[in-house]
Amino acid sequence: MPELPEVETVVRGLRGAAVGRRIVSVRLGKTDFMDDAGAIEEGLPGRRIEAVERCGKFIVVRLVAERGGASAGALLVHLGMTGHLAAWAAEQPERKHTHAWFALDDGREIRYTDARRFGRMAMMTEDALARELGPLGAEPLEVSEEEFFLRIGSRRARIKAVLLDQHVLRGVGNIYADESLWRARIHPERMGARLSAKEAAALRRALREILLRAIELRGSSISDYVDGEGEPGEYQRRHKAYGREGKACARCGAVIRRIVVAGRSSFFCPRCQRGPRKSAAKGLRRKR
DNA sequence: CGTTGAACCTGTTTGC
DNA sequence: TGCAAACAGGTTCAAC
Repeated sequence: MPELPEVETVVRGLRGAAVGRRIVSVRLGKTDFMDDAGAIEEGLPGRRIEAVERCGKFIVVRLVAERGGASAGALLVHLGMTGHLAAWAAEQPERKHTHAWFALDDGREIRYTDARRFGRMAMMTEDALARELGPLGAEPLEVSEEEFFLRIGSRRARIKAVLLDQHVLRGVGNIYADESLWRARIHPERMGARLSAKEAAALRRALREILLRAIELRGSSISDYVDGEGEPGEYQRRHKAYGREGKACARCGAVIRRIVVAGRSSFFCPRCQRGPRKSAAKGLRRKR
């Protein structure tokens, strides 16, 4: 479930419930997805939640010492494929695969749920946080047209792989990569560095519009997951390419196809999104 | 550098 | 109906 819009939805929900609250106690279940479970048990109780931020697909829960003192680092959370983080009333029934409970000073508790445990959770100092987040690429919603073009062209790989590379852009995953490529009419196997400035501009705009709309609709929870506020994301109904193999393209009526690019299912319209032109073999570039 | 496939773990969907 | 295979929103690592 979690790409940029889904993580943003989780962050907004958590921010409303948790900022300003003090963490009273911590209880942990399975901990194999945590860098250091002991550090979480020691580092959270008594700390106040100062802010909840998103950086790409990461969630940063900033902490301060009890009496409004100095920064006490942050809890870094990545939701992986099936992770979820939200505040619940203590009497709310528990969902399966809940692995962490953080009791707050208002009686509610933040719970982390993750069936597959591909997620990650770790206590971070400011330095560790910088080392972790520093290498990430640009935020898709903030990157300029110029920087986007440069970044897309900086890699010698297919555009689908480039979009998924968190060191180029942060936050784009398989669904929104396919959706933006469909919207911009770009084939996923085109080489990123071969896109024209005009195509790159169209892709950036498509990605931006799709992400903003998905955030408005609270993401694309494909499963029947319901968040702490009781509302499922609705964007999945808007998907034009992702998951639509064999169905008609909403734009031209051709049949949507599924191929594997960069090891991931990739859905596209073979008519709207033209394939890459096969380049001549390298050795033949210059005959003799 | 880039690509591919496997691995991590569990649940759901699809196919015979 | 039952069971097994295929597949899943992410990331990382080895091997080529």
